[in-house]
Amino acid sequence: MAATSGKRKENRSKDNRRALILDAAAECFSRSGYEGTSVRDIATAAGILPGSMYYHFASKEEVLGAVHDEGLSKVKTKVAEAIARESEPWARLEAACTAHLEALHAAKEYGSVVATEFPRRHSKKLRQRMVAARDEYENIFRQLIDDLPLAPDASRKYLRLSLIGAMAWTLVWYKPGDDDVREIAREIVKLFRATEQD
Amino acid sequence: MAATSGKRKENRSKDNRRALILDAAAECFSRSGYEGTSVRDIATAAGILPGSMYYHFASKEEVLGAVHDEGLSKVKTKVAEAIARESEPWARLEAACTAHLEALHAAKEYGSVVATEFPRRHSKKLRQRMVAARDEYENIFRQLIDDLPLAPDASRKYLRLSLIGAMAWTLVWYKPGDDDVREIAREIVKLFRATEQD
DNA sequence: TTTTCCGCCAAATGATCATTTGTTAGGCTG
DNA sequence: CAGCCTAACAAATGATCATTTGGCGGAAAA
Repeated sequence: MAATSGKRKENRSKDNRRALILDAAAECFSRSGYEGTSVRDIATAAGILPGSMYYHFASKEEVLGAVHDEGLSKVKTKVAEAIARESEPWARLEAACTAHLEALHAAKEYGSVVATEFPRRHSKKLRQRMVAARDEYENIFRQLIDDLPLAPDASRKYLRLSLIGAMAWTLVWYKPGDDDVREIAREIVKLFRATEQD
Repeated sequence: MAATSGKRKENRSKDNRRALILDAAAECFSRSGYEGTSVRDIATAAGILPGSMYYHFASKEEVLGAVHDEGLSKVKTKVAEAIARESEPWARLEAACTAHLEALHAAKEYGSVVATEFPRRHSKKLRQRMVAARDEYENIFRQLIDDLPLAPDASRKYLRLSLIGAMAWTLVWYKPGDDDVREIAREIVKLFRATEQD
């Protein structure tokens, strides 16, 4: 209690403000996309005025970059925690998929922004930033898939890309209450698991 | 030459104009998304003035609806032709995937618009139209997958959704010249083929 | 030739956009 | 208490947006 130093208080306030705006932006981008979201929308959702946003971020594009980075960072943490609880390769992959899907569909998370904003459609600068962040995240799956005992002619590259694509596509068809996210992960992994070594 | 009747000329002119605008819109939507595309962009690409578009379409939203319908119709034709040339179930599925991917990546086609415009983000009216058209298209894959000899516990529903998702996701990572579209189709189908009945 | 109508253009409308600027209230530091 | 800096406000700027309106040329129809 007495340990509430000025510095900590200051940091907390600063981070809170930034995180608040980021949360609001993630929700807007997730619902309407980047181009379909106005700075006004974000500001309103964050409870501030449009102009105030430019104190915290240099531009609208910078906000998306921050949401994208933060989103991947959060999912990465969740996935890392999930796979740490498992040891068998296929169980680890399934745990990763469950965490990945949960992050993708949680309203307050940023996962859907990452999955629905196509790097192609943004400026070169932002595009490079997005691709680099995604690449780093996908390394988790690269590693998980490398550890799988697969048939010799199975393509690990296409397995990874197909798996991630199949999960991203759940954003198109999944309706909450329809199926459980965990079951979807289980079923999808089961499909690919068939490529297991005999 | 003498057979150029007035009626044919008229029809051709009308269809040409409409198709011209639709082609231009598809290219714009594909590159920048619906919200990222202005009516000016479409008009410029079509070689007309913005206002002139409203003679052919009631609104920008109507243009997207038309591109979406036309796109699915074109892909449907291509896929139907492709599977007609094969008889073995897995070969038919692979042929369908190849045609689907070719349409998705051909610059002049509308496939990528269908794959990147999320129904969630559009008005209820347009959303219903999009979902209905997609559902009808996916029936092709529903049928193809029903015909596969799969292990008893394999989920045909998730197989279809994962397959379509994996293909849609190629838009994110595929670079022309990198891999051949036919090889991608072959590899993806091979992954799922492992679920074949023993 | 005269009339009709189709396809398009030119111009403008009002709304909304991202961003900039100048200012002010309030807490922290010295 | 004096000065400063943070974080927000209010307002305006110029660009761009989707859409509307009114008219015009030229081909087809009468």
